Amino acid sequence: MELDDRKLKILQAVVRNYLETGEPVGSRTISKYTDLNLSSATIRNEMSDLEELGFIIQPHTSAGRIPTDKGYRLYVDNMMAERIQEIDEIKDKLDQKADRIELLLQQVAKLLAVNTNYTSMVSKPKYKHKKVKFVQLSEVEENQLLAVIVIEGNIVKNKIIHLSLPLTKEMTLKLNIVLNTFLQGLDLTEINMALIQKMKEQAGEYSDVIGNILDVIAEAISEEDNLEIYTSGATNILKYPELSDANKASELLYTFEEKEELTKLINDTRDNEDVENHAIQVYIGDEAPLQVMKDCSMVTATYEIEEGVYGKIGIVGPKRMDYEKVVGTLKTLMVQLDEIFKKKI
Amino acid sequence: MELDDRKLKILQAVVRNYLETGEPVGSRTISKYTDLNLSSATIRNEMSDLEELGFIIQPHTSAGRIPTDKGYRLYVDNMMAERIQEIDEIKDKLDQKADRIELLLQQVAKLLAVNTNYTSMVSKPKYKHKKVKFVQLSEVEENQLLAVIVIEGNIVKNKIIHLSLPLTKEMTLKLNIVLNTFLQGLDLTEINMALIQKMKEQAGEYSDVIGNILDVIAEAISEEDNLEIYTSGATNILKYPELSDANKASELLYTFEEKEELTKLINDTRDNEDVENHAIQVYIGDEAPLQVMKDCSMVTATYEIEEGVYGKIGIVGPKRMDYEKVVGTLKTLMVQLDEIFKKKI
DNA sequence: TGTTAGCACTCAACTTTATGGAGTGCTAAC
DNA sequence: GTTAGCACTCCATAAAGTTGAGTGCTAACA
Repeated sequence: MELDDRKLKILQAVVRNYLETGEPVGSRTISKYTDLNLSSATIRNEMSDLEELGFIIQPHTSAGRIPTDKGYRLYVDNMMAERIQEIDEIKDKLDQKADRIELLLQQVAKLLAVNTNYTSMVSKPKYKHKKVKFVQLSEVEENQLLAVIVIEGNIVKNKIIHLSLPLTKEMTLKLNIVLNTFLQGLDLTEINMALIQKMKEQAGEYSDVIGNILDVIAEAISEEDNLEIYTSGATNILKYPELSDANKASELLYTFEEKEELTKLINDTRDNEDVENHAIQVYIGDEAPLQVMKDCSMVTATYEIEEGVYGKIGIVGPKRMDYEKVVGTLKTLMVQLDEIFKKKI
Repeated sequence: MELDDRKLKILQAVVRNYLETGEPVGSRTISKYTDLNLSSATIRNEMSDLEELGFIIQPHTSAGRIPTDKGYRLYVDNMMAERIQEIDEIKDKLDQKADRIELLLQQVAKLLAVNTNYTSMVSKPKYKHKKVKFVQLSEVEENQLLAVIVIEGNIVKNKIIHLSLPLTKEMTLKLNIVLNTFLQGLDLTEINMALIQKMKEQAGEYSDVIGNILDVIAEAISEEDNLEIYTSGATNILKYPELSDANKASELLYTFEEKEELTKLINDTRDNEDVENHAIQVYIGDEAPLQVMKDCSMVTATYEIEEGVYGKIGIVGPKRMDYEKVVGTLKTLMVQLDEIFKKKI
C-alpha cells in the first residue's frame, strides 16, 4: 500500500485536529475539516489504511483515531508549517540580566515556560578541559583568607579559608606567586601529586592553605558541579489531562524537581551533525532517553555561548504539543541568544 | 460545658487516629482504642459535646468525626508527646558541605523532605545593615578585570568587568586602595553621591569601573537578592489524597516552584519572643499567612547562623501531619545546625 | 474502479437505580 | 451516669440502563 498524497492530507488533518482538541478524530470531522470533498465513508476507508500503515490508531473500537508516535514523526518531519514565533519581551528581559549567566538562563527557562505553557529546561554550558586562569588569596580578616579562582570561561569560585595561625603580608604575596606560577594554564589532569608536593614545600607551614585551594579548584573544574539545569513551568504539565493523572504527573514532577535524571536528556545527542548546525531536535514519546517521558514529547535546541561551548534548551510537553509554535519559539530564541552572547562576551 | 479530662482523652484519641488513617473516626473505634472502658454510646455523647465545642466535626451526617483546626491546635499545644527524632545521617552529610552556605541549606531542605515525606523549605539568612568588608580588583586578562567584594557575614560576590581601555598595574593598585579606603565598613545607606563623586575623581578615566563595582555592591547588599529560599520534596504533597486533587496540588506546587509567595511565610513572625527562643511554631490551616495553604499545616523553626542573623526552616504537609515527628526532627536539626555553625564560622 | 449512502454493531461515558455498611442520635432501661 | 437497641442517614460501590459518536461492511451508483 502506498502513502499517496490524499492519505498524507488526511493524516495531516487528523494530527492537526488532535493537537487542537485532544479528542480522537472521527471520519466525519475530517470529511468536513478538509477541502478534499470526500464523504465520511471514503475517509473511513483511507483511515483504515493509515491505521494499517501504523500512523494512526483507535484508542478502542468505535472511537476516532489518534496519531501514533510514527504518525507524529511523519508530521513533524514533513508536514509541519514553519511558524516563526515572536517573543517581543524576550530581548528586553534578557538584556538586563546578561551579565550573570545563571540568572540569564533561569530567565530564559521562565520565558519559554510562560510563552509555551509547557515545561522548559536549560542546561548550563559545559566547558571542556577547563584550565585555571587566575588564583588569588587575600586577607579579609586576621585568620581569614579569601581564595578566588578564575577558570577558563570566566567562571569564578571563591572560598573563605580559616587559618590556624595568622599570615603575614609577605607570606600572602608569596603564596599568591607560588599558586599562580604553578597552576596557571593547567587543567585538572595536569595538577599531579608531584606538583602539589612542590607547592606545599614552598608554602612551608601554610601548606594546608594550598590543599584547601586545590580542593576549591577541583570542585570548580569538575564536571559534576557543572551539570546545572534550570527548569521552569513544571506545574504546566498538570494542565494537560493526558499527563495530569496522579502517577504520571507525580513521576514527571519529581524528575523535574530532582533534575538529576534530566542530564540524560541534555547530554543525549542523536545526531552530531544536527548539534553542529544548531538544529532543532524533536523527541516523540519513547524516542527520549528517559522512561518517564514516554508519554511526552520534547523539543531541544543547542546554543553556543562561545566557540565550542554548548548548552541545551528543551521544552517538554504532551505528545500533542504545538510543535510549530515550540519550534518557532526556540528558533527565535536561538537567534536572540546568539546576539546577546556575541555582544556581551 | 466544660472540657474535662475524659473529653480531652477522647479528643486526643480522635486526633491520633485521624493522623494515622486519614479517615473519619467513629465512636466504636474510640471505645476500643482508648483505655477508658466506655461503650460507644457514651463516646457518642462525648463526641457530640466535643463537636458543639468546635474541636471536631462530621464531614457529613452519619460519618465519623475529624478534628477541626481548633482541635489540631489544642492537640499541638497541650497533648503532643515530645518525640525526639534522630537523624543520624544529618551530621555526616552536612559537615561535608558546611563551607558553602547555599549547598548546605539545599542539603538541609532535602534531608528534611526525605525524612518526613513532606515538603520542606529553608530560607537563606538575611544580614541586616550589611557592611562592605573588603573589595578587590584583579586583572585577569588584558581588558578584563575581576572584582571581588566581601560583605559582612562572609558573603562573597564577584563580577567580571570588561574594560574599554587597558589598566596598568599601578592603576589597579591605586583603584584597590581607593575602593577600600572609601568603602570599607560602610553599608548601603552610607554610600552616597558625594562619596561616589570623590571616588570617581580619584579614578580618573576609569571612573566607570567604580560605577560597575558599586552596582555589584548594591546587588550584593540589597534585600531582594537575598530572599532566597530552597525547597525540596514538593512532589511529596501528591502522596496525601486530601492535597493531591488536581486544583489544590497544582496551586501548591506552583507556589513551591515560584517560591516568591513563600517569602510571606518565611517572614511571618507571630511572636517575636518565640523567634528569639528558637521556638518551633506551628501553623494550622488558615493560620498561615498564605491562602493556598489553607488545607495544610506548616511547622517552622528559626536558626541562627551567627549573632543576630536568622533564617527559617519550614515543613509543609497536610493538616493531619505527624506533628510529633516533625517537631522532633526540627528540634534535632536545630541542635546539629547550631553545632556546625559554631564550629565553622 | 473509486465513491458513497445506509445500516448494524461496538463501546466509552454518563445516568439511574440498588445494595451494603459505617456511623449517628435518640430513647428507654439499668 | 452509662449502656443496649433501634431507626435513620448518607456515602460508596456496584449493577443496569441509556446515549451517542464512530466504525466496518455491503450494495448501489457514476
